[in-house]
Amino acid sequence: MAAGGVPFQPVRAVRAYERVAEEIENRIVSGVLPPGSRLPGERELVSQFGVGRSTVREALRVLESGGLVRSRPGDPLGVEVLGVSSEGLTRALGRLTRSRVASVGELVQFRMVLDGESNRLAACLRQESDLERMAEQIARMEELSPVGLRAFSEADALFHQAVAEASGNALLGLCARAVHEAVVGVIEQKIAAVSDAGAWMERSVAHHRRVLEAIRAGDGEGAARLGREALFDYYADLVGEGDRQLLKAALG
Amino acid sequence: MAAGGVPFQPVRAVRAYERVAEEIENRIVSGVLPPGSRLPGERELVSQFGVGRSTVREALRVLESGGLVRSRPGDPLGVEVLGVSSEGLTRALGRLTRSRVASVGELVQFRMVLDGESNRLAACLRQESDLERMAEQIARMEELSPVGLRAFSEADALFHQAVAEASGNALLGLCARAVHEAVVGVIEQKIAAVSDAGAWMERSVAHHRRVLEAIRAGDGEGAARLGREALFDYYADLVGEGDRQLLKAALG
DNA sequence: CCAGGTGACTGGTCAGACCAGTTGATTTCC
DNA sequence: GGAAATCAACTGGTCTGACCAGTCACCTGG
Repeated sequence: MAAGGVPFQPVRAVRAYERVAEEIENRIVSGVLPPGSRLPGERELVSQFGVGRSTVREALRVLESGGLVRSRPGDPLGVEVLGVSSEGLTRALGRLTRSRVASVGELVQFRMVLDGESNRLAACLRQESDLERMAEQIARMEELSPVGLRAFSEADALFHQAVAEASGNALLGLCARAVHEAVVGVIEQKIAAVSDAGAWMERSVAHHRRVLEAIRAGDGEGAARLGREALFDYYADLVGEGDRQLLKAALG
Repeated sequence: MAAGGVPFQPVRAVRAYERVAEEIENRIVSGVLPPGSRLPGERELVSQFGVGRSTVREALRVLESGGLVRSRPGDPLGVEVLGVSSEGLTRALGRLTRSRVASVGELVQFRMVLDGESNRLAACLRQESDLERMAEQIARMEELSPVGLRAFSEADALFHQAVAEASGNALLGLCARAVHEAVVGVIEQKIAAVSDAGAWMERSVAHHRRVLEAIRAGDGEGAARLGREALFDYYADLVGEGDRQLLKAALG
């Protein structure tokens, strides 16, 4: 050990735009700048931070790519704060998949794990209000069932969000959503080939009802299994043979 | 439905720097630009893409913030390609936690799920070579045990990587690593307070040995439980009371 | 009272300049 | 001849100032 105690850590050169981005990011994640609020205009930021406009712009690009802000040309109110979302996760997961570091099968398997455990935890920790929200979304799905796929998917997502909230772990839901979006981004074209949307929606409603019952009954293992099975049924035909084996292993 | 079939989707304005970033990102994730290779200098990119230098720089900032490239001033070889890594995931998870969208407890619970399922899958799909690599890392950990915390942690990480590879799902391991790094980033100061590093390392070695045995025996449930328990034991004292309840629920 | 024009903003882009750091070849000194 | 100092040609990082195309508030003429 060097004299004087712990050795010095290497210092990283910090560039001006990083400081600016960090400063703004801190205010966003700490809630000082809530979603919906506006940043000062670029030229105003320039004078506040005492840097050049390109520096400010590079910082804003970084924040924008992380999904924290959105800028629209001509908006006199300035850059809009979006707050923290699953956007960054989605982007990162999508990259991982597109680069074949992770296959579509792994993505789906990952979501099987996520949804399964989410259901399991929800079955342990559910509150009456959670169950109500889930039932509500199932009712909406049934209403929309024969047609209206887009609204149906939305209700589906809200159901899963309710489960995630009941589980007490927002991360599980957020991640599952990000994975879902990444999967959609990768096999978009194949999804369009789903033959009978009406029949699928009907089965989906039945499945969600079973999940709700398991959660209501406090049957964690059953709810987890149902969640995994539903994903397996849906995706088994959309992935390759090798990936299908992965999915089978994840069924448990 | 509008005449002519499906209705038009809203178009999103695509900015020049986005096109540039996308173009480069595609070459990286598709492997045309492998990790370690170099991008042309900024001024060269300017002439190749036919845009201004600030546009190129904004694109590079986006890629850099995603962990795909790294630039060093004065490097005559140009911007270095890093390839796809868990870096982006780490950053996104860290943001989620710092913004209190997700608590530290959720993060740890999330990792309990991840590690547990990773172990379970590894127990199902393990190969002899995987087991060897795991044993190797345990031996290294034992060697380093009383002192050398840094190298110990590295061997630890390599063990988990071996498990992740055995599980057949790189995403689980990548995500667990990202969560781990995010946790470290959030409760760094508390970790330094761990009283007796030597004793901890000893217990850690014993734990890893048990996990390896469970995986070798094909005992998925046991391996999953061990993984979750180890994290619980380590973090239970480092999180608040509310979070501790979460972690208990995740023990299963 | 309302339609349409207009001007003062916004962010997006570009060109050009300078600085500081890195590197490798060149020169200088022993 | 070989090692050390020097220098020139890069690199990326930053700043300035300019222009464009949107957007919106306001004002004016019907």
